[in-house]
Amino acid sequence: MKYEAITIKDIAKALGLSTSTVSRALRDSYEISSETKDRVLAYAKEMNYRPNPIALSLKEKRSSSIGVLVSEIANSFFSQAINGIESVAQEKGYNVIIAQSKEDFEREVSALHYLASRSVDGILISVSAGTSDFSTINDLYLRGMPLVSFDRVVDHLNMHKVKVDNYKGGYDATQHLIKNGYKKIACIASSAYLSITEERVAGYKDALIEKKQGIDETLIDYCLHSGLIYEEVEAIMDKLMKQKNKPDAILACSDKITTNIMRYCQDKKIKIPAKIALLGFSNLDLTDLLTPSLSVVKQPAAEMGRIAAELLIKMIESKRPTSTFEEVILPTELYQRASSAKKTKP
Amino acid sequence: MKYEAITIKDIAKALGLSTSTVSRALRDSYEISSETKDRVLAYAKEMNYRPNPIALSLKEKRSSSIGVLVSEIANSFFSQAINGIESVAQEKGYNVIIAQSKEDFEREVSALHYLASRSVDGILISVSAGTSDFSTINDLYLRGMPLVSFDRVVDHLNMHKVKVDNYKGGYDATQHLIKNGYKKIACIASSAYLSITEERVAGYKDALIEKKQGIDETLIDYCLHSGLIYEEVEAIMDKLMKQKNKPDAILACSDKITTNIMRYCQDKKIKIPAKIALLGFSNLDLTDLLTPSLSVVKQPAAEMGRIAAELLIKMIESKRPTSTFEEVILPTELYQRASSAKKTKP
DNA sequence: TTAAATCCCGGTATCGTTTGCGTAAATTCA
DNA sequence: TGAATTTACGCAAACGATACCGGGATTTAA
Repeated sequence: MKYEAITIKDIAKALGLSTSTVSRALRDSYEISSETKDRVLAYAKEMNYRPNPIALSLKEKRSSSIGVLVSEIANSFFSQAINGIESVAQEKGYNVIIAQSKEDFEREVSALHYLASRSVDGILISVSAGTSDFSTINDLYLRGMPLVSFDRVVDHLNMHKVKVDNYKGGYDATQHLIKNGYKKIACIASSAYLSITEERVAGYKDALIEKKQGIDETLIDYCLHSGLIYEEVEAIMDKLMKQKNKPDAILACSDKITTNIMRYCQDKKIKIPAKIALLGFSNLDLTDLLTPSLSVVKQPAAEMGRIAAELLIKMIESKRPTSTFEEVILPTELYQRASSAKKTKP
Repeated sequence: MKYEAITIKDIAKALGLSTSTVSRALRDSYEISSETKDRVLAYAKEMNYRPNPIALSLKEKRSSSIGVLVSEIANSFFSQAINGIESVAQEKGYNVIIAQSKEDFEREVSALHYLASRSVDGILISVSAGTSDFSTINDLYLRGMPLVSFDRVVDHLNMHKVKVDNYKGGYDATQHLIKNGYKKIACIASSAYLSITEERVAGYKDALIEKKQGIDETLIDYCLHSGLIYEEVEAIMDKLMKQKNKPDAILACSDKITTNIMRYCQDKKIKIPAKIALLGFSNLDLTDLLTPSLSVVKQPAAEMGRIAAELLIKMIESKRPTSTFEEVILPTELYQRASSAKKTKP
């Protein structure tokens, strides 16, 4: 069964006019008499006429839709970001087409090809944790596809970037842990390929150096799947808790890593923060209800989505190729809660 | 700047052929010599030719995209459902276009018009909590738009429906609370307009009746916005905690209601389950990490999304109008945790 | 040798819309 | 009154791809 809409041709036939006249009447052209306009408009309204967007797309060579590539929709950060993207897109008359990479490089490449072949007018990208080769993205860029990367941006490519101040996020979080008396702070970050990882870890290191605490590389670890898989977090935690220089606090650099560490500690009956403190990047909105209430670095996800979508649409609608690229950096918010409370004397 | 793809015309010109020949060669028609086919295929591959989906859509009168209308993307249940929908759609070559109603009737109507005007081939609907008038949906149905409703289904309209056994979910949850010694079980449900509300409340009532516990209507309340707004939950809780027949347990019938009750109890320092037990419908995946760990009724969200998408695509691709409509009912899962632990003697 | 069959390919209409161009009819100006 | 202008509309091409129809060239059968 098919949903058949009324066309300009139907209106023309019904009113004994040509399609061009109807088209111009609908667009309120000066070439059409007001009498004819009224007839056309009235009939169009009665029949609930809507221009066929596909025919328009073919003619105008634009689809009025934007693609969004994220690693996982069912992730609080990304669903909040998509929320922001969708609101801007709707407002400006664009569709939002979603694709997920599941933190996998091959899926990311095929998703990008998919989006490009579906002729979206532009793409919002947050690269997967498994991506170290950016040639597909670069190809799209070279062929003129408007691109904006957000959150997990692509550092060495020319494009608009929307992200948070990851360095400061990592720095502030670490400083907070130091201030609360923790001496051996571990850092479990996402894939080392990601820009956010590098920046967050740099902030962590600088905070330690500034407070004259040495950096112990055995306290730093990376998750190739950004914590999406429990086992990778488990393995790292096992290693950390067994090693000589056992940490008394952990900075977790992604949503999934944070919650998987909590799950690990619950399983192993490791008390937070008595045995080990925890502070993580997370956008879940009930971290305050966890046991213990979780200290987090939160990102303005919806805001990032909105800004990224606005930049992309501006780029799409610009007459000339974009030459200067913006890098929007939003602040993170640090929520100090029980999981990183002042260290009690052992 | 625009992304310009190669067309069949470009290939024809480059190879000195007509567009029809190229088209047929690409589709491996028997009418084309294998020599010509090879030339065309080789050149197409070299130039990375992809058929323009918009031109195809115009010709075939189908867009290969499906619309999804949910109340809120940034909600664990819906993001999980979209996850399932997206995986099926991708596999079958369809786009997923997302729209949100934010539990608002007017936004739902405009989102439906939006999706229809963007010429999607079909729509997956989970109606908003504010919807009591289904005429827009019915209009779409009458005009032949393939529709499938999921989770919050539209009971009296003819369409495929995918949902969980809400009655049993409510019944089992209530029975569990009774078994654990609770005598005055309140029920805070979503908007009374929703099918899920009616069914869950019916299960709740029947469990009470079966155990010879009377039904006190002052213990049953509804949230017009499905708990999306904290204040509506707060008002109901204030009322419940002050009234004569004060509940010793609560059955919360939506994700947001559940977490907002937890937040309320934390704010007011009401101990769960000592002062009041809590059991809620929720799809968050860290309810086990909350304090206390939260007893929940969980829905197979991704599975529902997958099944709904499959039904919709089957409907779209069917030659003749669908006459018999399926109602798929999936089981809920009850997780018994600390928030509904056995009642301690007061 | 001629008619029929087969093989390959091109021309053209079509989907729905916009737009440049052409042109009758109506109007204005000299 | 005749010419110039304006008004108001239709024709046809274009966007990219497909498919029906038709036809020239070669091969096969009679």
